[in-house]
Amino acid sequence: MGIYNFKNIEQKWQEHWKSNELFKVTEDDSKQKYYVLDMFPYPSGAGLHVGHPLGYIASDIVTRYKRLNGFNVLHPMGFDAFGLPAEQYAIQTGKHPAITTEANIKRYKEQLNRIGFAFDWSREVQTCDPSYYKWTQWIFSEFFNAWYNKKTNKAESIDQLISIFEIEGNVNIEYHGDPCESFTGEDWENFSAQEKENILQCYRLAFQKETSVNWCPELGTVLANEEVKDGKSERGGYDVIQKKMSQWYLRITAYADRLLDGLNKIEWSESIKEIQRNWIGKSEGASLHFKVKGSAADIEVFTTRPDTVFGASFMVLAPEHELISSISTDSEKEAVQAYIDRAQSKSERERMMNKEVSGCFTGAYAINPFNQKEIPIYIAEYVLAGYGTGAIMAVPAHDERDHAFAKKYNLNIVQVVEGKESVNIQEASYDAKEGRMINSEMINGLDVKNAIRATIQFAEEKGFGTRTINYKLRDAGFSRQRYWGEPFPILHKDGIPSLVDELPVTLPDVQSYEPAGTGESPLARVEDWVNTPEGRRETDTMPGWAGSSWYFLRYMDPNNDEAFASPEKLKYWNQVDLYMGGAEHATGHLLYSRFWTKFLYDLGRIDFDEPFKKLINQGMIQGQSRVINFIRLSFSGSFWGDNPSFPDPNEVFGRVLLTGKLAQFLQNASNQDFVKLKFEEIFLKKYKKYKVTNNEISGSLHPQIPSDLDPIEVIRIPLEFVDKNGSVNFELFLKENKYNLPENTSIFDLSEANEIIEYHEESTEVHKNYFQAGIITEKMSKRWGNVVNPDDVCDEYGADTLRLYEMFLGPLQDSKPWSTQGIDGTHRFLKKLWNLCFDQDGNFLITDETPSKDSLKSLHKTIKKVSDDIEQFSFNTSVSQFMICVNELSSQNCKSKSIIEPLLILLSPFAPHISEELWEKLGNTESILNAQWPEYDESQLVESVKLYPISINGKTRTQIEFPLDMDKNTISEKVLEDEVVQKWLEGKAPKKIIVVPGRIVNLVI
RNA sequence: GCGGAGAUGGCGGAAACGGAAUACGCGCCUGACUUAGAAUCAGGAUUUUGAGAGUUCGAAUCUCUCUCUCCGUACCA
Repeated sequence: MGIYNFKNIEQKWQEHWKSNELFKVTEDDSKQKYYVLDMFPYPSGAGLHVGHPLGYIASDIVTRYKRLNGFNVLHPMGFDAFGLPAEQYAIQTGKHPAITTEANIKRYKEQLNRIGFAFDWSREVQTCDPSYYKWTQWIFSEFFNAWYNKKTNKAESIDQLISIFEIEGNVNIEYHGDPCESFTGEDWENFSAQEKENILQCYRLAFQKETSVNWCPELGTVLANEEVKDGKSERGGYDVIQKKMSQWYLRITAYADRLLDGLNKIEWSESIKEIQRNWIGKSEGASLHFKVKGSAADIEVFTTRPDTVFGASFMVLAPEHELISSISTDSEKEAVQAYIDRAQSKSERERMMNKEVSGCFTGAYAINPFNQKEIPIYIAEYVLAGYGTGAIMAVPAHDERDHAFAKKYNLNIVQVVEGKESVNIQEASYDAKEGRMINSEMINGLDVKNAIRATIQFAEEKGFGTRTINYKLRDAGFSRQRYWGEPFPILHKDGIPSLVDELPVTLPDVQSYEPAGTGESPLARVEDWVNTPEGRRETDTMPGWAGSSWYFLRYMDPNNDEAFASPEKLKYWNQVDLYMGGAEHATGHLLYSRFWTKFLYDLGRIDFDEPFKKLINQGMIQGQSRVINFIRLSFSGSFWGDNPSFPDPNEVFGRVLLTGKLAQFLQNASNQDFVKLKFEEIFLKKYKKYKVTNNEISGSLHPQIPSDLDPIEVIRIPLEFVDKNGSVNFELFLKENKYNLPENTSIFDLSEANEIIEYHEESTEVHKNYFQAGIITEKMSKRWGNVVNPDDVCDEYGADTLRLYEMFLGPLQDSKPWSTQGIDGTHRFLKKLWNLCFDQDGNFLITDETPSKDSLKSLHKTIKKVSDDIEQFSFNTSVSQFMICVNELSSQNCKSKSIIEPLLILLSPFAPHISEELWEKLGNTESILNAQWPEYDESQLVESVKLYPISINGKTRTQIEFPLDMDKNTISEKVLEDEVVQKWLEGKAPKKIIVVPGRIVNLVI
């Protein structure tokens, strides 16, 4: 037992924790609750890599810390188990996604348990389990049965809405939804069932809408945006076209303002909040109506700058705009149609990538309602149908895009805002948000802010415009034409969708996972499932984010069959106090969860309207790939003559050796010599170092390849050729020469770029090919062969080392590359701790001896630092503090139980296994999990004296010890008497003496 | 373009409040133990905080200007 046998220890305690159910929590009103949650993992076939546990380790530390501080901590784990990869795999192999998913989950759990996480597995949930998705379907049903009342500003029951319709129709209803003609109570009674449902679809929070989707005829399926690349399917590269299909939507736009406001009351990183704000994209402005000359048509535009309306010299409609065909003149019709056809054949992506200015005149003219001026109407791709009204008034003088368009089509550019400096408006637009109005009739002279106000007021009085708020946020598409997802609890009969009463609607088995070829999901082919006496089942399934939008609620009461969770448990566990996860879900999961939470709050099901009180985004752990960069370098330069031109050091790397004539000359040259000056100025200045020996001057150029010098080719070296210290076995790699490198290729490391370039001729020309070893940091992925498996780290060093090391790497929130190089240090620390407690023969050394004052100081310093650090999620500095403490205790030869015991409690959240083992050795029979966090005693740290640094003009020159309670004047006097100080003063009196008690003394002379 | 974060030794990174810059770890060098390696122990070196200015007795920290890097997002009117 002399050595630290982490394997036995870790296995022993993992079994102990499991068999004694030590991680199981129940609601307990006598204790304060704390809810720690990790983002829901999708169990991929690749298993975990070392980047995944980073957040889990951090949240586990907080869990154990809070528990030691007396909190009742909920720390569950489960799986977001519906998803595309399992389905793709099923299509290829015919294997049921449920089977692969189950196998992957098993693997994940094994990997997680090896790291010793304190998860309460009894609360595990899986989104693909019918007992779980029953409630996902139930929540969808609630959305279907709800509408958004703008008067009360919350979601309400659709039944109540119907009873209002029955009495007074919809005239007094203010709602958020699709536009709907007004009707009376009598009208409502006379509507057919179909008509009634059509109206209700405008109100429901879950509704169907015909929209265009990315349809791939070759694959016979609808594709998600991220599956489409440059207008082709990512898989197969087939053409993707836009096809109109009926899709389900959730009316998230009703919550836009509340989603925006709610950001102010949650502790999330500013960057994530900002991303959500931008995504919601609230902008205030005006909608203005322009009449079309010689037509009854009226075009509504949205603008945030109504003040610039007098500078509007043309109008642009999106190619999809519905009025185009009715206003285009006969002479332009053909060209307009051609332009529209061209625009529609492009994918959304192509349109975004193509920045070229293009457009087409419709032949029609709009009338500016402010001054009755006629302005031409164009159509152009740069105006998006989906934003605002799909039409803009173009103000080329003050909008860059409008300016570019005006230039291309030779349209008028009229300046209406004047800034401080004069600008040439014909050259470039002046997109200023401040300034004074000119050329603008009644608003001339006003500043922008007041001009906006005045313009809107004027428009409202005359009835051709209103103040309007616009959002970028769109309603959330909720349909997927897939098999492996939650079925909708919906039946269609006579074109009317209705809810299924009995939940869950379970996923049937299918013969084939291939899409049905009609654009519908594989479910459409299961005739006996689809066709029921009550109607035809909805065959779409829900998107991946459905199950993950509410899973944190299910953990509170995972086996409840009566409700998604009981009101009592929802009340007890409440919000998630700490949510740990990656930043990549900023606009997906994190926004949808907030939306669902607000909805359930409106229904009175929960009494909080934000799901995650505090959010910490752990950084990504990247992989390091060793590579060979194939580079071609050429440069030339001449060193002699009247006009020497040195090669730009930025273009060269390697080591430069100057020999012969030039070196000799440079050494002998006087300092004023032109060549020498030039040489030093251009060349050597940019070297890190250079030295002159004998007849040589050598210097290292850039230790790195200049960033603008792209390698012609990058070859990745598999990890098997890289040892623990990161050195690459190039010989072996080259021997296996799978990459057809030229014979006799030599490869050099970045650190020793040893290609020597000699300059000794009058001029030098170099054209060389290099094979240079390098490291690139990139995402860990199977594809790059740079994945590090935590199992391997556990095998070699143990879980406690892995946990400590991941925390020690750097601040939690930062991204950092994984490197095996530092891991020995943390492992060594655990061994040092072990050796503090055991001698070489395995005798336990800890006794009841009274601790020294120094040891008490080391302990209490650690209590303070670690407690503070955990509160601030600064785990890397806690690990440092543990190292410092153990180093100090070792040199103090501390064997005192009263020091080691509390230290183990502090360490147990970080390295739980070794802490439990030593804790038991100290004679404790109950798990360290149930111990109490030690209290920091400030009196142990109080010093009576302080070694003051004495600085003169800001630079430390000596140190003198003074009692801490000594007053400023006495310190000043004593300092002046000091020998070293006297020497610096040279007999003069200092101008000023600054004494900061307990810190520093500074003399100004 | 817009938004966010950041720049400290050879490397990862420490430094509430402005008060001894580089704690802790890795790597490197020297020495001890050892047949040798591994392990362990003792000792050592490097840099002046991206650049420039300002405030201050004193700036990594505060203010301004600039440069660069990473991340997110983008024809949003």
